[in-house]
Amino acid sequence: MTEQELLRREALVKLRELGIDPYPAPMFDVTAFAADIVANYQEEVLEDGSKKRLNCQEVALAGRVMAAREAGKAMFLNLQDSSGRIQLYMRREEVNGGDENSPLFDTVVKKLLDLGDYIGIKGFAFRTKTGEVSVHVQEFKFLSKSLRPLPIVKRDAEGNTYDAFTDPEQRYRMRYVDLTVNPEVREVFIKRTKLIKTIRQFLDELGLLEVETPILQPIHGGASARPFKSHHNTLDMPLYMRIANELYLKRLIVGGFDGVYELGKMFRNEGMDRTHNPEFTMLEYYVAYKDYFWLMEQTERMLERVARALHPSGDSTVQIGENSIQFAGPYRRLTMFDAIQEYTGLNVETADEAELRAYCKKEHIEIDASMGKAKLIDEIFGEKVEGHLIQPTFLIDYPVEMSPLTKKHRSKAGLVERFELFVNGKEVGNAYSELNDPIDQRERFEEQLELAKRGDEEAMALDEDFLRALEYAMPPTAGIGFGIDRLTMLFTGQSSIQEVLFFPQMRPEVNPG
RNA sequence: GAUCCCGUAGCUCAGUCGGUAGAGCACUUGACUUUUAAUCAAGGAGUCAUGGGUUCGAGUCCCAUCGGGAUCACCA
Repeated sequence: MTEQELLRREALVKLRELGIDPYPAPMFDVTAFAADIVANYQEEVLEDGSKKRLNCQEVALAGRVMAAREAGKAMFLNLQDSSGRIQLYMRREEVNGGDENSPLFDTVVKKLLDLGDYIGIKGFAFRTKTGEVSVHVQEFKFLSKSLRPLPIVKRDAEGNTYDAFTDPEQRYRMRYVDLTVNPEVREVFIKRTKLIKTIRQFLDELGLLEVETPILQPIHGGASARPFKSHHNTLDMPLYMRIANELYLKRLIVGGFDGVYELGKMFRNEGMDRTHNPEFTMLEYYVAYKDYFWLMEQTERMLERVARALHPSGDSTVQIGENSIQFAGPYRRLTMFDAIQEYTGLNVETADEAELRAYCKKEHIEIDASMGKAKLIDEIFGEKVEGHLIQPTFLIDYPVEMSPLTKKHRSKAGLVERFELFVNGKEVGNAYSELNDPIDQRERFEEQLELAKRGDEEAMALDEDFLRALEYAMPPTAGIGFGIDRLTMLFTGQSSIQEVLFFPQMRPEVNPG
């Protein structure tokens, strides 16, 4: 244990010797919050120049002590609660209750109270000589003693920060410390919650039913990715953590719900980087009798609403680096072929596989022999186009080979009715008119099985029960999925997924402590 | 999985050519009854990520391992 930790444990013992419980059981009745007092405190200046305090004259606050400035027989503390910080003012004679020999001020407050301790106080608001709204403490009690020193982050009047707690490893491993000392981190997560709430409200208003589907699945379907594998002991069978919930949600459409959505975690056993965490949050929703054009309109409405909900002034634009992104629709609609034509001059519709291979070689795009034309087009798009799509853009009409669950295009042979939404050069959503022809769907699954045989670990497994469901008939349906973490990154200006997950996946610590 | 960078006090960081480990904040002791990055005086605090190696001598050079970050690959 460090010197500072030992001192805090000694303080714990001394508090108990003085009859003070550092971890009391009774609830503390909080009646006020720091930010509200700072914002609402009022006083008036009387004719004789003295001040009359008008409100906040009996307040009880609870929070963490984040700074302490001793000034002889007085003391200033900064108390931080969930709303923010407020200064506390304590005086020796009051804390001691008029008893000259009381240890309360000189020992308990000045020596045994440490930064990071939770305390509860009662007192009245006032404004100090220097103009800061503060609380004059009349009573205080320990609520919980902190045994470890917090990183001390200081800010001066100009807003400069000193000794910020910045080490990403420590911030992610000890998010509780990060949240305590870095208020801007709190704000990101509050925005995340607001984003999810706004989306949920939007979907509820559309009349969709929020549902839950299995996370442990006997067959992992609905996406191309490697799953986490587990095992059920009683059933003695393998179970997979879901990589998608698409096939279950469509079964519910078969069952007669007109619209369903699920917000939940997906799990993919793949690489991790600044945009991938092994578990991540997806929104998927499916609506009967609609198509992908309808989904484009809903997406424009939903994201505009989210942008306005998160923006301090209710604006629909979001500033990301140098780009001001406009979330009010309509968004640009661009076919995948037109997009490639526009950014490369290449006509992928007329080009044959050999020409595409030659282009990739010329442009140093990594490809391998197993890639067919559709995959080559996807690679070219990823390398040459994706990064240019800054303003929200619907990229529409994909080659059928890449989309085994998507309905064939109503008029364009070889394509499917699918779009992906790109914002700030990254994909944030994927949608299509769902394939509901059970015979076509079986053929698509069989093509996936061929890919699996050729060694594609991410090829989709054939799901007989899902096919049976489609054979009972699924109405024409439109479905869409959004990566909630990535949307959050977009709307909070974060470039790392770890900044929008409270507890991003980390390798285990060797010696925690 | 590959490459590069990083790991020194509770926090943020210096540490020269290889020669006894440094600063600010935090902490301890003292002064101060309206301070606010409080101030002033004095003091304590380190397995230099871990393990090897080179060397008379390693925080510093070399190798390996662990952890983190960035870039790439795969994906959302």
